[in-house]
Amino acid sequence: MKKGDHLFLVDGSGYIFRAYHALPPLTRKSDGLPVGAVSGFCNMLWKLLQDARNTDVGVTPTHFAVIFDYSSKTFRSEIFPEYKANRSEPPEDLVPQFGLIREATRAFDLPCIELEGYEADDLIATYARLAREAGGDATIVSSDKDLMQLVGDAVSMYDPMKDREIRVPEVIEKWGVPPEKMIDLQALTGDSVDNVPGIPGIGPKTAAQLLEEFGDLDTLLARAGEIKQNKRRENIIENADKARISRELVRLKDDAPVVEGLADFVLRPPDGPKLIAFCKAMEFSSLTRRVAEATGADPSGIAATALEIEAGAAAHGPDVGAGKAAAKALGGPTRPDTGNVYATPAELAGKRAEMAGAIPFDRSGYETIVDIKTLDAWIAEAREAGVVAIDTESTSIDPMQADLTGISLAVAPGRAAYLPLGHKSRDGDLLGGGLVEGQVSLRAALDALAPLFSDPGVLKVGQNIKHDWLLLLQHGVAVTPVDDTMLISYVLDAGLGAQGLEALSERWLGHAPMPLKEITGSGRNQLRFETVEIADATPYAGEGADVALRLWQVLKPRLAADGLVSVYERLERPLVEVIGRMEQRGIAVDRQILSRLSGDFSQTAAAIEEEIYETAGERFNIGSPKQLGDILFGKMGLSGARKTATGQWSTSAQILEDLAAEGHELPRKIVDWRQVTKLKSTYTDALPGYINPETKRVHTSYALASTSTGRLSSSEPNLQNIPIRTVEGRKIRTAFIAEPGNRLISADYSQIELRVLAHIADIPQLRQAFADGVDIHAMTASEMFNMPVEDMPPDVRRRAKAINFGIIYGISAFGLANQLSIPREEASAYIKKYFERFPGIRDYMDRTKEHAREKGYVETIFGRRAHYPEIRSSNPHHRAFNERAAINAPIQGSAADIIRRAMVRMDGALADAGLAEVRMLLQVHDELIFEAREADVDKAIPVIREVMENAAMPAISMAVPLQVDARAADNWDEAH
DNA sequence: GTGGTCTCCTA
DNA sequence: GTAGGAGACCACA
Repeated sequence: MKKGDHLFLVDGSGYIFRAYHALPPLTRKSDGLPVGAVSGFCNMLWKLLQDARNTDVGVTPTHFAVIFDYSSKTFRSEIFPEYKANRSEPPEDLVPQFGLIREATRAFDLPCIELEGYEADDLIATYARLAREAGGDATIVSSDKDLMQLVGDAVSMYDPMKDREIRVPEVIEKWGVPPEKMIDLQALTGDSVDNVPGIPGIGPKTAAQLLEEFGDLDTLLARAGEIKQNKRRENIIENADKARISRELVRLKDDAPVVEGLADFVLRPPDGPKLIAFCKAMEFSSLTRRVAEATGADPSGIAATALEIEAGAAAHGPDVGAGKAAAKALGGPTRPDTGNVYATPAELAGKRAEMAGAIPFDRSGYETIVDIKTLDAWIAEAREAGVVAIDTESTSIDPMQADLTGISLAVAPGRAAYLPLGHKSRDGDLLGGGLVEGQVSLRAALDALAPLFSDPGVLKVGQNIKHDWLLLLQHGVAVTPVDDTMLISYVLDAGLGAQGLEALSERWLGHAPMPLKEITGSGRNQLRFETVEIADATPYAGEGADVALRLWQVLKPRLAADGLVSVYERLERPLVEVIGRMEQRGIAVDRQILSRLSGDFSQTAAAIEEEIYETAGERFNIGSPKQLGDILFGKMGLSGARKTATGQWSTSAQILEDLAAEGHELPRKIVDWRQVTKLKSTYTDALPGYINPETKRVHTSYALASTSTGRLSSSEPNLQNIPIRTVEGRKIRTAFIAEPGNRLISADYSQIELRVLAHIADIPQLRQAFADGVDIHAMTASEMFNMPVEDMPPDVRRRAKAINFGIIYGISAFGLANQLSIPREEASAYIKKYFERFPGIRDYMDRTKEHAREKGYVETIFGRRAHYPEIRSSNPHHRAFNERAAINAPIQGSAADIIRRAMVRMDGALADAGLAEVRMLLQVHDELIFEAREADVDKAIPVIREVMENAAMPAISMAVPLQVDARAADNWDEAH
């Protein structure tokens, strides 16, 4: 760049928001894709370029670039954690447009500039400085006051929406101060949008007046005592520090370490066909025509660009690089030479599914990486591709106590490699022999891979990536950003089949991957993976990564095609790391307490056993329902027997309780025996086996994609079913403890599902009751039985409570009758009465069933889908079951989504509050368990409550408040 | 050893 | 009536 050259810097991010709000909404005709901001942006750019090129009035750009924010995390958050903290999430229909606007920029053949850790404004400041220093001029296309500090002799601004130039006089006219004082002015006034504090009570007018009087901020703060107005003087003295911090927040950094130089910004003549291809994809007909006229290109021969619209959502998160890379790897618009002809996400997704099986699988084609040089070559290839599928092999299923055996990588279909790291010879002692020759050392390999695995510009794809994430974290390697084919499939197809690698591969690739058993064998002689020959391991491991990569290529575009990008981006992808950290933390369990309880239960059980044998007159296996049934209903001939599905006598607790109520001794004893033996075997005896020998804590595993509704599930051990209902059972909970000097905090949503129901079905009485904080079951009883809420008899309330729960479960007379032990006719009458009082509930149920029948799925308030393909079954039982599940899913699922949202935000909120050491450990559907230092507890509880109670916002503004009860104690029993 | 059944623990 | 996981037993391989 030289004297006389002129650089145009377009504030892309600023324009997006402005265009979105200022212009009428616009959607693409063929599929409803929101494109209003994209359209505004394209028209603005086009006009800008045309005006500049065609007129001799004004300035003509020689250099041109469009600048974007990378993400909201910048150095400013470090100076002031609350910076932009109150900024709400962008509107749902704007999110996909972020990526599209970047694509638009590229279609215009203009540089698309962004940089991690910097806002667009900083990059603009940097390039404006560079232009100035080179002797040229710069025009900033924006009207943002934050940029006005840059205006000067060589730098001006241009507001494209008002067609107005902003130079020094305009700044003075608008703000009362010259550009160089804008920083001080903003430091005083603050900015509520960005959460820059400033000084309370000082607006632009006062600030300008003060700066006029004192010259600059430092002088003002130093001589604040001279200010006459009492309130103002006190405010300034008191908040001087805030003003200083604010100054650092608003001061733009003009020395950002930018990659592209001004030479990269030289403006080229328009590439008509490229731009027309994009306009066609967006279905911008008039712009297509204008571009064609101006460039002389013939639009009829130009195919629409293929667009990876899901990259748009990614581009909004902390992983813009990955979004771009993803588009590249998918053969998207960053490689326009690959002959794209698919205009809509749906078309692209369809094409991908078609192509999935096109490249045959060749297990013998996978490479084994045996030296660092080869590994480096694969790493380079992964960087070039921008996306790499990974799969880890290890010595244990449990990532918390597994050693790495190997890692496989895939960068393109069929292009995969296996890096063996911990393979051992089979001979030697029981523990196996030493490491097999010809393996890269673990340390060297991880050192080489770590930068790739944490490169924000390279997306790491995996099937159930939380497992690999955690395993690698245990080996000191961070993996980010990630995509998970299992979770993508779950968002798309929950309820339509399994999300395992095998199932997905067969469903989408028509290929059955090699079963593990094929190389390890099975049974007594089964090999541990680390003793498998490397030559045998490579085809298996390489295939794992290859399959994951191909699945990703097929499934990812479907998110955009089905409108499920935000479900994945907000409720699934961020949870991988959140849950991974929870699993890694684990929870302390007191072995002694469990051991003592086990002894107690053991004695109780033995005593009851003897009594049972005596009463029964013989010894038998009490734990065998078959033998027990024979004793009770055969030998003793008790009445009231019922059969199970397979024709056996039922010995369920319900039956035994009924018999006990008739005065029979034995059934009571069986129930008691079952209780203690259950507690002993499932809890006191099993839990100690899960205590990790290294961490001395229990690390459960949460499945993110195993339920049809969006709930998590917990296993090995299941910490979501720790007893609470009985006195004896609760004792188990006292064994879950905080470390010394710490406490457990339990925070649980009160009646979240009924609140969700009140919101979804919009029931006035329920809304009122929750707003007033009255007893919801008593209120229901009052409505149904025409009794005052005050002094509601417990039994009447109990019935209402059962009905409320029944509603959530998709009520049936049969079920309610069972629950309340009343005749089915009576239950039917209750339900009828309930629907009379709450007709909105019946409407909701009918509506939901109808929706499920029509579309095959139902949705939560956040758009998560649960599929019920069998709701049209001709089997009435089957059908009714699916209907109840479909009625329940939006309620249970919305509640699950809410707590997911809370969990995604929790760690950040705690860190922002200076509570980074408060650790979220467990989730039990409507409850979160934390561990915190005693000193942090009182500060943590309000933060936790705040995050949980506001978790639905801003996506959904609930019609009823969410209420969270939280408490801290030394153990889980007392905390709950 | 594996898988189905029954039972019971949670929200 | 919804959603889960797990232990014990038992028949089958």
